[in-house]
Amino acid sequence: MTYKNGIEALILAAVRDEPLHGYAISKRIRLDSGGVLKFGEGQLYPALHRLEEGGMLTAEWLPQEGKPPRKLYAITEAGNSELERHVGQWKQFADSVGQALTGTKEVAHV
Amino acid sequence: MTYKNGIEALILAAVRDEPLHGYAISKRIRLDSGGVLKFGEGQLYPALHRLEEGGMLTAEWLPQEGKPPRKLYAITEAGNSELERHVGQWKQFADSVGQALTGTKEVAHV
DNA sequence: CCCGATACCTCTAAATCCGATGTATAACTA
DNA sequence: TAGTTATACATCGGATTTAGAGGTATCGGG
Repeated sequence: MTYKNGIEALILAAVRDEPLHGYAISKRIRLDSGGVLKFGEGQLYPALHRLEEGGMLTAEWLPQEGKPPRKLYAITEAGNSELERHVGQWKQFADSVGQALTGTKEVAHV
Repeated sequence: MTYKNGIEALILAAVRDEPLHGYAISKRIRLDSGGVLKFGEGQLYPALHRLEEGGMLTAEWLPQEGKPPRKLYAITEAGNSELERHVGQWKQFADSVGQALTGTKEVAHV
């Protein structure tokens, strides 16, 4: 009953407005959620590669003088649709859990 | 980043108002969530045993003529506290995910 | 007479998670 | 100056979780 593909959805949401590199994505998610949501690099990078392979993200290397190069990820058309789909699924899931936990019917309001 | 112990929380919520047996609990959750939330017996029964062992539930066998006996589970004081704790954690988690996914600040309203 | 529902339970292959490890540079600190 | 933290990429593997299959038993409907 766990919500699947949560990482993918969160990554897509993180790069929705602007391209980011992996390290920045993880920080963004951690900060945006007030520290509640966080996952290690062992989950982040494989997920990033899956999304790139699946055509949801495009990647571009940005070399930097002296510093390690960055891999900038940008969302694609397909990625945007996928994100929308994920958001819809999440809403349904969250409503169902909330309802089952509280017994109250929640109003969708996003 | 997945929400842990979701099964435990849902089970406790299912028996909050009245004692139920395992099979009824799984049906209750499935129905209450409109079919969104469901988990197999391979998850249900071990979870039930963990909750009983942990003192969150008490179990009582109800023999039935001809039919297989039922094991009625009732929530304990500790189970009620645990459920409240789970609900609080869930709210925080759901808010964080919703926020990260939509970029919008959600209002807690349960 | 077999299948689906009721009702309990265990087992295990597959998937997932998450911390550890590895490489490299810069900056701050003790 | 040696150690730690932050940046930045990535893989590996032990531990945990999941989800389906299997096992036992009764009853009712097609």
